[in-house]
Amino acid sequence: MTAIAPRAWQVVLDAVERDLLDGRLSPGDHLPPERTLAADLGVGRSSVREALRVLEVLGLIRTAVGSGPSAGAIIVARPGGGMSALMRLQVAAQGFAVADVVKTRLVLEGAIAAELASRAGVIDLSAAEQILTAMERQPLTEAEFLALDTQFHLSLAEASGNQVITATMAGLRSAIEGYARAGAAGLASWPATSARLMLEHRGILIAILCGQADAARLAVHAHISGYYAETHLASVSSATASSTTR
Amino acid sequence: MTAIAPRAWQVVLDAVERDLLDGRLSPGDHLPPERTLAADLGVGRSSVREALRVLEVLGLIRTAVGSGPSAGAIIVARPGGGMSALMRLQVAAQGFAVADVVKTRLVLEGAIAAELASRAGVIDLSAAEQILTAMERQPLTEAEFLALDTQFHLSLAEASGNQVITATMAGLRSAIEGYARAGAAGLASWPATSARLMLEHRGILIAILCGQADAARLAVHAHISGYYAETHLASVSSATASSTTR
DNA sequence: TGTAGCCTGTGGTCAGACCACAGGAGGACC
DNA sequence: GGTCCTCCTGTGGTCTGACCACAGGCTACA
Repeated sequence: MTAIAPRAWQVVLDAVERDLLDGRLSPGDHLPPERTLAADLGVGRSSVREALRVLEVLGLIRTAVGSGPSAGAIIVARPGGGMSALMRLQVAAQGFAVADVVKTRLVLEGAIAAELASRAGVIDLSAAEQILTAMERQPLTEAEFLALDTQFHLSLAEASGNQVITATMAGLRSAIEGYARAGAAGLASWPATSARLMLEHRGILIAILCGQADAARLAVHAHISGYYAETHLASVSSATASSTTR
Repeated sequence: MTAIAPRAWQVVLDAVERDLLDGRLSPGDHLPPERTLAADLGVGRSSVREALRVLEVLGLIRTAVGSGPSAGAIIVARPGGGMSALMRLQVAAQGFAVADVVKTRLVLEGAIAAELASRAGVIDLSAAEQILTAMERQPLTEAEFLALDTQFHLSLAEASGNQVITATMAGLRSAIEGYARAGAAGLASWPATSARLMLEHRGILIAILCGQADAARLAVHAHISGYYAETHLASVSSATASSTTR
């Protein structure tokens, strides 16, 4: 059935995927040179390059020119970039609604906070702690604050050790980064809002450290939905991930 | 900073993204022909094709040869395919652990079930209902069952109306589809397991229809983690999304 | 023995060519 | 005058060949 019209670049993609699944390729390995790959698979070099471009954007490989061990296409399996590109473009193309992106953030980040709280004591949260301290050290511009804010949220996901959620969160975040930035510019008082956000960050961290899973989830929920409500980007009235509140 | 080495295909990708954000391109619109795009942006046609390939895999466009209104590259914004490819390849390249994929399914599907329950009565669940009926009509092979099982879970996500979660779920699902299939083959008694799974499906649907958010979440949690535990694919002991059970 | 230059292999890019395909326009036939 | 057929055009799909920039290793020279 797939033999009717196997697109040439698909052949390459499938071959790489099969090599990965069969263990012939692992993270850190080099892919064969483009010209070799083309000859081996019986396709043109252009088609190989199209497939490699996809793999690169998806975060599976990184390419480098020159010679030596660091040159060529190398398997890296770094999902963050691909997830970000995918989500960003889907939001741009209206395949994803901003409100849905925010809702999904609520679900994922709420779950992360709850899980971290339930494992309080055995999780290292010093990275998140340091980011908060850095945020509170001096007044920050909107851009600087949002950058550190992103780092804080991501550090929580990373602490959980769940690569899938971490990458997905990073993608969601970057997809609506432009909207968050635009929203910050229209706030009545940025110093007031940023001060509140920092307090909420502390509250989230404390709830996690004290093992209060539900409190942590609610704090994250309020933190995220509050910001988007204040900036009029999305009114997230959904009961998603907060059905346990009553 | 980006002026140091703007990769030619990146130029194309950025141009398309900007056109989307600025409203010059919308779903249903045609992209300019490859040759025109290449001339306009001052890059070679190969580079344009690399960018278009990325957009195609990411689910943003679909391409068709020939002439007429249906030919050419058209904005479609269908995130499912891109999410599936990304997750599948990341799992293959060991960027995503299977256990993390399953955990993320628990979080997302649990949240979906809870939300649907909290909106019971105003949500149309006839699609899910019909799928369950179809599953119960006659004995099914593993492959047939798993296909309908996928449809059931997806129909719940679609009922929620959240495109982001729906696409993410679809991607997660397809990423571990191979493992689920392999697991089914190793079960002691497939008829017994499938019967149990169908009962659990009914339980989930009933909990949702009755507006029992927590019960629905727990039922989904047990349903998914139970299957993967039984097939020894992943022991999901995480408290994620179930911290409210105490 | 050390160093400077070349050499080779790699990805990055472009230009051109050809093909398959689908739709439309025009003419030929009834 | 209407209908059918054929050719023409524009599109993506693919391949080939060429050239460039780059980085590392190798060799020849001092």
